Amino acid sequence: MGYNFTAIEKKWQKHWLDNRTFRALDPKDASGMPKAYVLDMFPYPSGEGLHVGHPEGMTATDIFSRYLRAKGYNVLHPMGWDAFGLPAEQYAVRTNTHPRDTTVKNINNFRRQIQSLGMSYDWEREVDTTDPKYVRWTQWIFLQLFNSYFDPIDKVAKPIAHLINELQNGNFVVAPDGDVVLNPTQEGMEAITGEVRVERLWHELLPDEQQDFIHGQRLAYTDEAPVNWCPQLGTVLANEEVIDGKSEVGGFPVERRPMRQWMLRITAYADRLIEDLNTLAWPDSLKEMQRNWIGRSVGARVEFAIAAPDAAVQANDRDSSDTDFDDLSIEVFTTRPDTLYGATYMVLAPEHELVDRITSPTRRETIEAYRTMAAGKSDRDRMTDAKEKTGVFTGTFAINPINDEKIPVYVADYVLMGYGTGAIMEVPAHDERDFAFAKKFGLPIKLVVAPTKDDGSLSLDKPFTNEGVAVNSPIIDGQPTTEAKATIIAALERDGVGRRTVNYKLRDWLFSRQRYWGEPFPILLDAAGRPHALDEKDLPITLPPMDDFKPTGTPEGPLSKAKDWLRVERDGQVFSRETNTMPQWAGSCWYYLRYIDPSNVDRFVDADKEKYWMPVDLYVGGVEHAVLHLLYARFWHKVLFDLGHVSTPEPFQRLVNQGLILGEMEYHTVEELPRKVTEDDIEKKGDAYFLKTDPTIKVKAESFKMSKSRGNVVNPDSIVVDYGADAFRLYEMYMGPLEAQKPWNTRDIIGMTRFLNGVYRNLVGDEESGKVAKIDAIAIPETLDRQMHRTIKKVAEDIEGLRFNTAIAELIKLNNEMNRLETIPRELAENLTLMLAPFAPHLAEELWAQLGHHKSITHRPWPTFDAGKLAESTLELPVQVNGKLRDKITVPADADEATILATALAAEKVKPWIEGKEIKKQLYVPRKMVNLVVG
RNA sequence: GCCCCCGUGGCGGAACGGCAGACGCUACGGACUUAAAAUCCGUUGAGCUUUAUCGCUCGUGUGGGUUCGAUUCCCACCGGGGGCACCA
Repeated sequence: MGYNFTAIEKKWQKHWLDNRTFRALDPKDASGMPKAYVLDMFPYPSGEGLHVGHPEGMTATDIFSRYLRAKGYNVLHPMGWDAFGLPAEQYAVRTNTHPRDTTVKNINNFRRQIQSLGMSYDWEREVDTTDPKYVRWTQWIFLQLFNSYFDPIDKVAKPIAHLINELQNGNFVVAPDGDVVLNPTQEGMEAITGEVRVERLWHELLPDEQQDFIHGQRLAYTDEAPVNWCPQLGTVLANEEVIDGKSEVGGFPVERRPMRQWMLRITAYADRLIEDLNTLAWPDSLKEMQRNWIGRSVGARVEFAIAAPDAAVQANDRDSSDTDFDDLSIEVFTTRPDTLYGATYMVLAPEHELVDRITSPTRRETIEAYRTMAAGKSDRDRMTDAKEKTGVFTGTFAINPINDEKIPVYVADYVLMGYGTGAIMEVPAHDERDFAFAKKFGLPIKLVVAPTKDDGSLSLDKPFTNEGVAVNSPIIDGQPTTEAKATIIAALERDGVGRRTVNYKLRDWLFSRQRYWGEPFPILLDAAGRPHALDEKDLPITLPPMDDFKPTGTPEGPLSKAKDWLRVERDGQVFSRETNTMPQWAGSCWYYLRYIDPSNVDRFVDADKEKYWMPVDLYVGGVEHAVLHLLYARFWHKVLFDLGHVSTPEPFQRLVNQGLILGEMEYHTVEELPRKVTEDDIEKKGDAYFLKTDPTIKVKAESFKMSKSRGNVVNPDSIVVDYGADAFRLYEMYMGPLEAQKPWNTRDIIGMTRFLNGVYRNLVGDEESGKVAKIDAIAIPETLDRQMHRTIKKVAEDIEGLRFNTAIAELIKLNNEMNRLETIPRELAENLTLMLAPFAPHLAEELWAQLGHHKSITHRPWPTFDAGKLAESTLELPVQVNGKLRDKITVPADADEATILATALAAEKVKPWIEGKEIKKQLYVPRKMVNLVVG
């Protein structure tokens, strides 16, 4: 057996806590030390406890933090709990315990587990999102959002008081998208493009209208809109939380339902959220996911007038007097205005407000039936039915503004109300969906774009969707797509029937939930249901104690049952509290700021401390938060930045996604009744596995995501007991690149145990045999000295690049060489210990003490390498003939090219390959290799 | 369907224009042991040749290309993973 890791690990974990070893220093105490903020995505403390996936990211940041401490940095490395959320509440409902109790219990278990792994967190900064002292500031930030609006010219959030003041001065216009523009200037007007209309003057509005208008400008506002309602969870969900029409949590069906809900105006930040990605050291794939989610597309809005109904139709239409078609038009969004001449019909979403008004009486029944059918379909069904296009004719025609052609208007459910204008022009010749629809309903197909290269051909058999050259389009004929777009938009703008627009897939963030276990809104509703912000000094608004916090299944949520809590009197007026709560994401949107100053009672974070620590230098977490937490947090941060509460435009400078750790590899036969087999039963032939006993039976190897139902979950506690925290940490880092998905294999841990035991044996001795290691202040043998300096260089580089697997390999190699020594040079022993410390901190502390030091290894400086000692005095160079390795030559490191080539030509094993042949070329790549080209 | 990433020994992986397979696991051999486990030392891509050494051939999913030289760069295909998905 090796050293007693259990005793050693316990001892040092206690030492670190007792001595506050990993305390991050406040800026005033840091005396000019460079800072580093190294952050993990804080976990949701579930009842299941830690999973082997958690320690992966945590070990990575821990190694990085410990390395930086050794490099003299003041390191902030905190941990906390994202403890609001559905699972705690569901568990509470099931077991009839209060979520507070289970949360406390789970947090304690998580903390114990994390501490047993020797993570160097500053536990004095622990943060819990459900703590009223924390909730207070989450609510405070919400008030910042509520009390702000977005200025479309400066593209920043500003206090709503400023807006109200300017509105009263009457100095504003309203842009087409509903944005309010204050003090409009020529420049400002151009920036928002298009026509600008002046609303009624402020003083002409009724007080209620004024209030509603201001409310509609806030960054946090309520809106009655179709939302994602999940009956099983009893709450609404954000778009980001709905996957394939099912809830991300639990996988329950989600339906669309109109409800009054709190929204956050994240769409105002769409452009900045895209642009600032360029300043971040994040994985490209993740940036791409955010860009796709925001879904910016540039195009045009075009207005199609409704054609007056034929006189004959009108005569039969008793209701036609209700409809004044002169004023009606359908506005569409298109990314291909250059295809306008090819628009042969239009389609409205079933929910489009114009459908009722323009449907001709003879078509009314059919349209109503279709709308009812579409409304009854869940999003899920609508997507499943995506392949088969359905739709109905409204009986009405519109006028194509570019050529005055009369084109029919349809209603179809594949047009989404939530994107663009909820109406589209259809160009079947140049769009897949339009083409499918036109084919089905026998609508005309008109070619207006011709291919320029060999990337397609003009035909009526399939749509040509690439860019090309405009044809059959009088004012743009012959123009390439890009130019044609510009020309058309200019023409539309001139005629006042269209304009250039940017459209986004991103929707405003639905921010309220009908649940108990979340932050209450700091909002009172008056008798008319209008929201009023509570004062900062009233915070926090805590959850009322309740025995029955089951979801009500209504938009009011469980808090509506707390009658006493609900009713508030202010200045003689009776208000009702907002009964919705905030989603789980609220707490995680700013926790990284609270770590900086966790016990501040005057501010959410002290300004000087914030300035010192931000931004986060390294953030490690799973990719599952790509369009959730990471987008939401960036948005909140930008609002706080605009309002002057934080100093950086982005929160997380460098971000790394650790790869998923899968369950152990499983093998099963490929036959009618597949059965599980073990690794020993199989052999590989070619590139497939077969059964040893029956080589005709194929075997498939797979590793799956760890799950309780599969029974392949690995519990970190048992690994720590069996192998120790150091071996566990080392194994997780050694499995492969941090970002890669990789299968767990308990069998492999033994390699790390052997390594650690070997180091202990070399530096301390073998406790079993009683053999004591000999450490002496002797010179390091030359080759080993060179290897040591190289290791110092390589390990540092690898840690900085988060390549922990190769760093560990170097340490193993160095130790393997030391196995051969009778006496270990002290310098070598100490350097190995220092380099091992970030990876296996418990053992390193123990070795450091055994080497005679009395202080923790934590802040001992990282060893330095001597560049002069890296290079060998002689070089071993491979010699290739025609690119094939034939021999190796040894030359002095400073030999010149001529000498080297001569040596290469004379090399014993090279001779037969060049004999009697003409040497056409001699290549020498300095310090790398020689290649001789013969004919 | 579109976008992104990845295919290297029995396994995890390394190298990412210049000696393919570092390092670890497994397996095999040896030492220790009465024995086994543990531990330590050695061998371990496939094949040919050889008593052995030496030596040679093949080899990074498949097929092409660029290059003196390709696992690495380019093109096409096959396979795996992830994201988006009626987004106009």
